[in-house]
Amino acid sequence: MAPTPTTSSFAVLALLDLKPWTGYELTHQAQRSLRYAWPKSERLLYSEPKKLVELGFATVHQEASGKRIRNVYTITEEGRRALNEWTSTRTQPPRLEIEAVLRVLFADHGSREDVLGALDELESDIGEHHQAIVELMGSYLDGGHPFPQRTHLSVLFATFQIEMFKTIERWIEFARDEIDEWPTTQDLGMTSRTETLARLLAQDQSPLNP
Amino acid sequence: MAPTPTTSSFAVLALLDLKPWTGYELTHQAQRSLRYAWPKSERLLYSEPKKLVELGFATVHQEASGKRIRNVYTITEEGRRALNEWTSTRTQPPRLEIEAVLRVLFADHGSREDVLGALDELESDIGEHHQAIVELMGSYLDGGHPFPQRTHLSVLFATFQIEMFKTIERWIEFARDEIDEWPTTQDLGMTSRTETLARLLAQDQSPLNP
DNA sequence: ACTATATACTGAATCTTGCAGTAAAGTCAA
DNA sequence: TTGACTTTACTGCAAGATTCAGTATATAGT
Repeated sequence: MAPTPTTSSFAVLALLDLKPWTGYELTHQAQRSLRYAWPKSERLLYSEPKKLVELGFATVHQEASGKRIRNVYTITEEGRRALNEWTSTRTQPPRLEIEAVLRVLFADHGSREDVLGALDELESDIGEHHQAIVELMGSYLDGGHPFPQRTHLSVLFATFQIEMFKTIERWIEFARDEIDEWPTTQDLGMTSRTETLARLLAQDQSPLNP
Repeated sequence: MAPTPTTSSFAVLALLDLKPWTGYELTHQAQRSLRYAWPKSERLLYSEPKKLVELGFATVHQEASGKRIRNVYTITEEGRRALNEWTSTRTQPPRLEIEAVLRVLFADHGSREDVLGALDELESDIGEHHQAIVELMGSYLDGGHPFPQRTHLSVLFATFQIEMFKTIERWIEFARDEIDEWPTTQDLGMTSRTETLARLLAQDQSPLNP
């Protein structure tokens, strides 16, 4: 029987609607462009177009490039209809998985250097992606967008990513400053700085943007 | 043979270090307190303490409450050592999964109402958690923290969450204002507003905090 | 000619989630 | 005090997703 399409299926289907792609291109394009809103493994992304074919949302045909075979996927009319219907379904709740932040919550099991190290790792991961998206925006201005009619969407999407990256980077700085004041990671409890902080947060005020 | 501990194992182990818990308490406590840095399913969280026992990081004993049996887990010395070692290992890269933001990127497959609906759903999900954490900070000030010596960690952790929530909420507002200017979701391309936005982003400036 | 990197995938084991199911304990109201 | 509803306290199983290893061709640079 036919499998059920997941959010990942529709994400891949939406890319397929732009043009026909090979499995390889689709997989890598999905990783590049969806990484920060819908991160999925290479393996899964290779399986999705197959599922789309089973569902009747796409067709495959094989192209030879030398001795190699490449699977080229094309969206069907039924696929376009399904995509359109998807837009009015409910979304899944957001999910933020950030181990470095977890390490802060449990920082008392290790040294100050340990937590600071975790923050450094987070900073470098975020920094890479931050830089990449800033450069992408430059390329839209210079060379244009690969699908020009979609520029308004890509740029609004990028705005989200940049705001998130900036916020995470600002918090990392703030956390470092805070940790630098700690003599140790353990048993500090409600310090005066912590109390000030808690008071701000309880009034829903941002301690990072004074 | 012994299973390998995952990040989730250590997250549960860190909770176990605070006091002995039953499987039920542990599961629900983990969902409440780790939701926004390490969201895991109830099912997985029930399995983790069993794995900890297999690893020698915890012990179980059964307590009767009437006709019921509850599994009570306690951390071992070896578990404490393992926790301590964990703090100096590398963290996994961050992962942000937000379907509503994906819907913005592919908004051209549906109506303006569809995207705006997705944004409403995101706003209400975030709003709930935002409110909960603000109230939690109030409770730390009034009634204190359940593990008072850890207040400095919880509050720094909460700062992260509040900053993220505020950023997402500000972006939702911004996105709504932007979408309200669109006559349709499709084929707008590089509008003058989009160009202004792209120019700001390419210079790594925030369009939300003018 | 050789090496490294990119292309182009697949199978299998393991990890994780979602869902259904079971059943006792507690709570409140008629 | 009986009945209805919620909370406590889990487990089994199917399906979804990730990780890892493996296979093999194409291409670019030295």
